[in-house]
Amino acid sequence: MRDMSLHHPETEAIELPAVLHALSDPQRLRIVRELDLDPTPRTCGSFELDVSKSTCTHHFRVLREAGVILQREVGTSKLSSLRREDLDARFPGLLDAVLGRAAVPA
Amino acid sequence: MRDMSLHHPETEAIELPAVLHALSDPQRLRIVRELDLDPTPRTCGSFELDVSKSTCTHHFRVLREAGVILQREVGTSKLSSLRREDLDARFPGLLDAVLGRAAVPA
DNA sequence: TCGTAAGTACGGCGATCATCGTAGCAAAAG
DNA sequence: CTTTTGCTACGATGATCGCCGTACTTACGA
Repeated sequence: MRDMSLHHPETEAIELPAVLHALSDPQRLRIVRELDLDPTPRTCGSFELDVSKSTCTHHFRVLREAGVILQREVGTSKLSSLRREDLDARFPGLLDAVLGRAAVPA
Repeated sequence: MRDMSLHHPETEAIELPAVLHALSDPQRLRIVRELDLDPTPRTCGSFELDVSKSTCTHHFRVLREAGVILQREVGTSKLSSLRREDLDARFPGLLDAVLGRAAVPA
């Protein structure tokens, strides 16, 4: 194993193209939607994805490195959660819009 | 020339992953931002992009086929404009969030 | 009419991507 | 200690992507 560290970008370093790219994949969009519905930090394996385990790892890394999710190690598992506040601070309204819960103005 | 028709997806057929993917490229994001700042329909060539003409064509097609922009032929040119209303109807708040003008709630 | 301007089709190139299987580690369970 | 569990590293593969140059078409203007 070469690199076990979990790199997360600083809030100010979250890049819009990276976030949009991370969210442009159906599997990853699904992950984000599930994380949104159930805000409890969950292990990667608890998601019903139509991909293999190694592909799953890949998608979570893309989301993490884009700044969309936060992963923290707990024993042999990783708990993932949305970086909602960071995303809202950096790109207000973006996450809500993607999740289909935008604030519709009067 | 095999296919000259300008295909635009119906509003209801605009897919979120396609839109996010279209917007995840810096060049295309730039195009959308310029179209936002100056809503006057403009020709593809009037954008200052760091790419060749054929690459430019490519980016505009991606944006069009994703449902982000509308292109209509005028003589030998194409005039492009944002499909703002369609995007707002389909994914409320998304375009504004991407453009950094989200409605920040009180 | 002839040239120029705007844009496309096509083919190619290198890079990235999504996916997988295999092998392996570390923590927990037995 | 051994097995299981959760996840990762690595390597491979086929697909897509961004980019380019060339050749071409079509409309407009001199």
